[in-house]
Formats: sequence, structure tokens, C-alpha cells
Amino acid sequence: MNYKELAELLFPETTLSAEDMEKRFPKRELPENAFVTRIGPSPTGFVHLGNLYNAIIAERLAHQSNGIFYLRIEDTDNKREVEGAVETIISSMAFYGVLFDEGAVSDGDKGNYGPYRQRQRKEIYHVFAKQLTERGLAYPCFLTEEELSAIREEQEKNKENPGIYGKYAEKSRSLTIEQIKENLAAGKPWVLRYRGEMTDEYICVNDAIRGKLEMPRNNMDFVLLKSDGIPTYHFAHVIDDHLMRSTHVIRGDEWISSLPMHVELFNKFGWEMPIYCHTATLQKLENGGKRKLSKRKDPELSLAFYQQEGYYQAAVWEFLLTILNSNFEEWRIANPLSSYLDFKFSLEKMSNSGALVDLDKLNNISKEVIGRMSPEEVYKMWLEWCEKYNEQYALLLKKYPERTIKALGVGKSGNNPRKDITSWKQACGFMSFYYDETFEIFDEMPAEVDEQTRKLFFEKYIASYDHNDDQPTWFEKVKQITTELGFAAKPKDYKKDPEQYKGSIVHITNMLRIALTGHSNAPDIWEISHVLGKELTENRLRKWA
RNA sequence: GGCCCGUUGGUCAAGAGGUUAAGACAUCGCCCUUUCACGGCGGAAUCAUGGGUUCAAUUCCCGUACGGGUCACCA
Repeated sequence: MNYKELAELLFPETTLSAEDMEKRFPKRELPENAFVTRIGPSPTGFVHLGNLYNAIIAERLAHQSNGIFYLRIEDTDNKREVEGAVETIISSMAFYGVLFDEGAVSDGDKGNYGPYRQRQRKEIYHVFAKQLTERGLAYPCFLTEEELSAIREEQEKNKENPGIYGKYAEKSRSLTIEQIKENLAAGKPWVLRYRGEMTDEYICVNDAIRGKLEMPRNNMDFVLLKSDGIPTYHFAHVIDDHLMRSTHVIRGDEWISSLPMHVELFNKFGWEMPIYCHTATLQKLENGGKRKLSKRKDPELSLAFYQQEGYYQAAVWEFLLTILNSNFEEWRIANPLSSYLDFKFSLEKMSNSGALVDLDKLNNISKEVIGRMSPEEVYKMWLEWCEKYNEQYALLLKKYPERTIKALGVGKSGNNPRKDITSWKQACGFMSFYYDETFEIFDEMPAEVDEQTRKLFFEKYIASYDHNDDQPTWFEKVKQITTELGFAAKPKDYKKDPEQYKGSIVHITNMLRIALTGHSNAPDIWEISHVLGKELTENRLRKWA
């Protein structure tokens, strides 16, 4: 077989050479230890937590080292592509502050190593496909779907490994150039297959997360180009990451098993391999066991879930960082005021077993993160979320900016600031009593206080209420009324001797809380009154007098 | 089934050939307290399993079990 002739026959329009490609995409000029990383999502319209997880690793590694982080759209499967998916990816990443130095942008490309959409790189792949064909390392295969499934069935029956290799490759491999010409002339679809070698050699790859990975060398005649001339992931990955000069390939561990194919190609092209970083898959607890998060069953897999629930972006970042780097939490405790971007992310500290997505943990981190923010910042981010997901609340926040900011500062003055907001969605519920528009009575007035006493209490309270009183003065007055009504001013006294009192101050203040907030559990009454203002406070009290 | 990866409390995990096996979340109890939250103190809870190497193994080696991944003209 004249391979040169075959290559011409298969790729008549491909005139450029591999050298031309090397010239077109020269080595990057970057500092010595700079990382060049990327994410390569396929545009299915679904962006999940794992995408962000891997993106954070890649982004951190690149930007910590003054390297390059780029976005490559892996759209080689046109069946899966969804319109607008590229924009979704870019905007989801931007939402979390993951910004690309180069790569696909909504209306084209940015950077010198493009195009960054694989479908647009067809000619580039063909250069290398042609080269492999010329070298006798690739050949056209005309096997039909029926023939392929017949082979698979036979292999299953014989308990052999499935795939095209060894004797199963014979039919296609032994085609003469005339037969190939005939097939082409007849318009039969074909794929380009790699010519694998039957071997019992092993390959060894040093993974930056996993350490040594050993596995059998590839012996499959795997597909390089599909019948539409578009490459498979394997072929595209090797060529793109070489030409785009990635130094590190960060991807999920589901790719480990196809590593032999990739190694094979890198070796045959004589290219230096990037450093592989195979990340663990996020998992979920179910029936006492771990399992991979699934798109259909687990809403928390979708990045959109966190936006809808109103989780603050920084909280999601910090949550992922705690899963990613075991020393992040420690660092955070030591550096409570630093930005998470100041944390030095390292590959060495990465766990290689699958982590469970633990919403409890996220909630806790979220409380901490929001707790650290100023009321003004919280207001701004909360409002931003409301404008997208809760319009009515957005109007409310815009109507009462000052009151809201003041309310967000309640309980924040001391050394141990309150941490009661876990998400913007939850904040809408938690804060609702600050606005008459959303104020509602949820809890019952304490049963220990009869109606008459209750009325009397509110009358006395209103009569003595002076909005200008400071906290201690105000509380003294409350205590005084409490005593006058025959209630214990100290809860302990009541506990000791319940017979002697009608109740305790707890019941009294509970009434105030319910009147003002609708809940028996609420932040400080005096502070709340001063957020609401004199008028609102008195209005809410009068209803009970 | 073949190949590969993994397994330290409920969860995330640190860890080294000899440790009382860190820490965080969750949970429970106590304290603080006008409720809640915050905070403080404390409790319960872990090295999958069998064998080997060794004076000594949770740590190193081999097997087993369990979990996961992958075996496409999907990525």
C-alpha cells in the first residue's frame, strides 16, 4: 500500500503541513513556571458544579503563576449541541468570577491560538490526520453500524474485549487502494482509524494528583475522525492541547481510562505530554453509599441551582476550595479577612477520592462569608439576586435601602456578630418582618399570659415607651413593667419558684418580639425597634393594646 | 467480564513505621443569655478485611470485599 497516495486520496484539500501548524502556533513566551490551563466544556447547555470545580483549579493554577487560562469549546458532537450554550458557559463562569485570558467569546475568539471551537478547527486536525495516514498509522474504515454490532456480539459471546483491534480490524486494514477508491466513489461513509499495535507493553503516566498511573498500552484501532470529518475527543484533545501549548490538563477522572489512547498519539507525534491532573468526581450520599452525582436526580449538580437558591458566589467558591485543598479551612481561620484569591492553591494538597456535596457545609460557609461582609455589601449582592429571582423583594429593597442596610447591621456591633444569612433566598424570609408589605404574625402569643394581662402589658409598654431611650434605659422599663404585672424580672427566679409569679420576663419579651417581628425568635428587640423607627414600632404595638 | 481508580468518625479530612489518630461541618450536653443566633466549654463517633514484612503496621507489600470510572463515529 502506498500510504502517500492514500493520504492524498483521503485529504486532497489538505495542503498545509505539521510544520506550518507549529509555526502558526508557536511556543508561548511565558515565565518559567507559568501554567497554561484550560477548560473544555461541551456546549450541552448544562453547566454543572463539576465544571466550576475543574475551572477553579485551572484558573487558580494559571493565574497564580502568571500563566494563561483559556476556554475551548469542545463541540465535536453536533448531536449534543444546544443553541446559546456557549453564552451560558461564559456567563456562568463570569458569574463566579472565572475569567478567561483567551478562548471562545460569544461572537468569536480572543487570542492567537484559535479558533477555540473545535468544529472550526477541522482543517487543523486534517493536517495531522493526513500525516498519520502518510506514515501508515491511520487508515479509512468503512464498517457499517450493522457490521460493528455484529463484531460486538461475537466478542461478547467469546467473552473478549469489545472494540476494533487485532483480527477484528483485519477487514478494514486489508482493503486495497483500489477497493478504497471504489468505496469512496460509491460515497460510502468512512471513519479514520488509528492503527493500533497488539502489544503487552505498559505505559506509565505521572499524574499530578494521582501519582503514578500504570496501564496497558493502547492496542485499539480507535476512531480519529468521524464520518463527518470531525475528530473524536481523543484526537482533538491531543492536537489542541499541543498546539495551544497547555502545560497542564485538568479533567475529571472518567478520562483516566482513555489515557492510553492519548499517550499513544503524543508519542507518535513526538510531542511532549502535558501534565495530567485527573480530578475526583463529586458524589452524593444515597442509601448509605456514595454515588456519582447525576444530572437528572440531583438539582444541586447544576450550577443554576446555586444561583436560584441564592448562594453567594464567594460562598460557593470557598465551599469548593475546602473540598479541593485540605488546607484551605485552616488558612481561612488564620486569615479571616483575606480574599479567597489570596489562598495559595496547590495540586499537592488535592484529594483524590470523590467528595460528597454537603449542603450543610455550604450553608455554614455561606453564613461565615456573608457574616464577614459589611451591611452595604450584603445589601448590594442581595438586591442583585432579587432583581433576577424575586422582583417583588427587589422593589422592597429599593424602596427601603436605608432601613434594610440598618437591619442588616443588627447584631453586628459586638465581637461576635450574628451570622444568620445563608442565602439570599433565605434572607428574603428571615428579613421579611422589617417591611409592612411582608410582615406577618407566625407565632402564637405565649399561653402563659392571659388576654387581659397581655392587653394591660401593651398599654403600659406603649405609655412608657420613649423611642429615644438607650438600650439599658429601655430594658429597665421593661423589667419594671414585668414586675408590676407580677412576673419575674429574672427567668431564674421564676424557674426556682414558679408558684410565686404569673410568669417570667421571657413571656413578656416574647410578646414584644411577636408583636414586632411575628416570631418568638428574633434579634434584639430594642435594635429592631430602632430599625423600624418610631412610627412603625408603635403601630405594631398598638394592635395588641 | 477486561482494564483502571479509590476506601481514616454521619460528612470533608490531617497524619506518620512507634501519636492520647489533628481540625472543620453536622449531632448531643453544659455555660452565656430577655428569645433566637453568635460565642465558650465538653461528649459521642473513624483507620474496610485477611495474610505477610517488622521488635512494632492504620501507615509498606500481596490477596479479598465494597464503592466508583471506563470499555462509542459522546464528551
